[in-house]
Amino acid sequence: MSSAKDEPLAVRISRELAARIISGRIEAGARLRQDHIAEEFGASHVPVREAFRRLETQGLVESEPRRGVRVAGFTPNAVREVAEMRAALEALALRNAAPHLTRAILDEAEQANLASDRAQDVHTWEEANRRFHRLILAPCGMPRLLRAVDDLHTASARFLFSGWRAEWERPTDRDHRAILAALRAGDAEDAAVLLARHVRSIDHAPKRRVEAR
Amino acid sequence: MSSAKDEPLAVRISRELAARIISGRIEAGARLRQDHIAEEFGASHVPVREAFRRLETQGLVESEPRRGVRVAGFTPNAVREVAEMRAALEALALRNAAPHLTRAILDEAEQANLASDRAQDVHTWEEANRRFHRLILAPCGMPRLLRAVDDLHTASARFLFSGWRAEWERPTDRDHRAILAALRAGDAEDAAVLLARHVRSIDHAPKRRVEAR
DNA sequence: ACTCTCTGAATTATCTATAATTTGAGAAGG
DNA sequence: CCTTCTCAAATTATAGATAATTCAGAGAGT
Repeated sequence: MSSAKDEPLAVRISRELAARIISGRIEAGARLRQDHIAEEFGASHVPVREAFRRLETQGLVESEPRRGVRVAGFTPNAVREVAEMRAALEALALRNAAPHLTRAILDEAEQANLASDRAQDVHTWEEANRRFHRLILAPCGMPRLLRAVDDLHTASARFLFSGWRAEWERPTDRDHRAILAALRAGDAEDAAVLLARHVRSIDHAPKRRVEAR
Repeated sequence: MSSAKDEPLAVRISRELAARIISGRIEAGARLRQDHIAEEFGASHVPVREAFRRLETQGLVESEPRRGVRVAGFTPNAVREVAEMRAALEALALRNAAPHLTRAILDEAEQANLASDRAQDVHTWEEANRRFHRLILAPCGMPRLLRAVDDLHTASARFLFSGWRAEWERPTDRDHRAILAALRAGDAEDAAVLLARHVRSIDHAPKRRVEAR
């Protein structure tokens, strides 16, 4: 009754596995063997198999024809790739969402922004951050685009969690405020450019950390 | 041995179904019943199920939890959505591919362009067109981005085939030539902007046809 | 007389259990 | 020391069982 709402079993399994991969509990390059996972979840391997396909589309695992699936590794290039794709697609979404943004939505986004300021750990910060982005992009009325952005967000979250684990400094949310200000002023184009730059900057952050070693 | 290379059965089934959906042999909104398809392919329903998941990620079918899958319908909005996403992502890919484009690649792209000029039917034209786009985008070195672009291309092809069926006028390839010229001149940014506009114009074409009624 | 609802059968998706094909590694022989 | 054959483990596919949903028809109420 708690988590067993009514979703297909494959969806629940993929969710759980995604959470583990994102949180780093399963490390990159590790092999996922369907028999073991099936046994652990008390299920058979067919739902596990479907969960694998789902994870594959999210870019969390890579599957080779007769050799099973392994957790996708993330090179610095892959991190940059996800950041660039997010920048391009989120800017597009915001341009289309801007005309439909009501004041109520913007207020709610500001609430999410405040919540991310209050966040004490990475996980709750990421949740609030994601809520902010979803709120201002959802009214674009482009479901396929929103799905793609969502998948990229989960990939981003994985990089985020792996980057800052123990020592974690709260990222700048000045960008979010500037975006909100532009949207309130009706400058959709400015907001889109700001958003794109903001998303790309997520890529730069881990780089700085690497340089600081 | 002929078509049974060594791919998983699910891949072959998904390919065949995708071809049917794209070519319009299965119309939008039609229900895909796994038992029937399994029987037709002489297989069981589990590979069919995996094929469905694959098609779902390509945006060709939509799946509801306990109610099966149906071929995704395409409203004018969906067409525009795919065009905009393609424009954004292909421009991004081209910006990153431009530094790695050799003269040999550009020559090959020009060959593809000439092939599309010689095309007599929509299908071969689409194939050449796709080859052109792939050639100039592939060197970007961003595999995830290329996968996304590829999925969007298949969606585009579906719209294309449904739009012009009988009467078909060869679209303008002047855009392609302009893009090649900009790339040869080293103007990556110009080329990216041209490409984005070109991709978006694919959306406008069917609209014109509707207006002409 | 018509419509709305409830019940039951048929159809369909989902899952479990089982068999077959393939890959990879280790040992034995040249 | 390298090659090859054999055995074990894991993925892929098949068949069967289970649960849920939809459609149709009958009965009651307006």
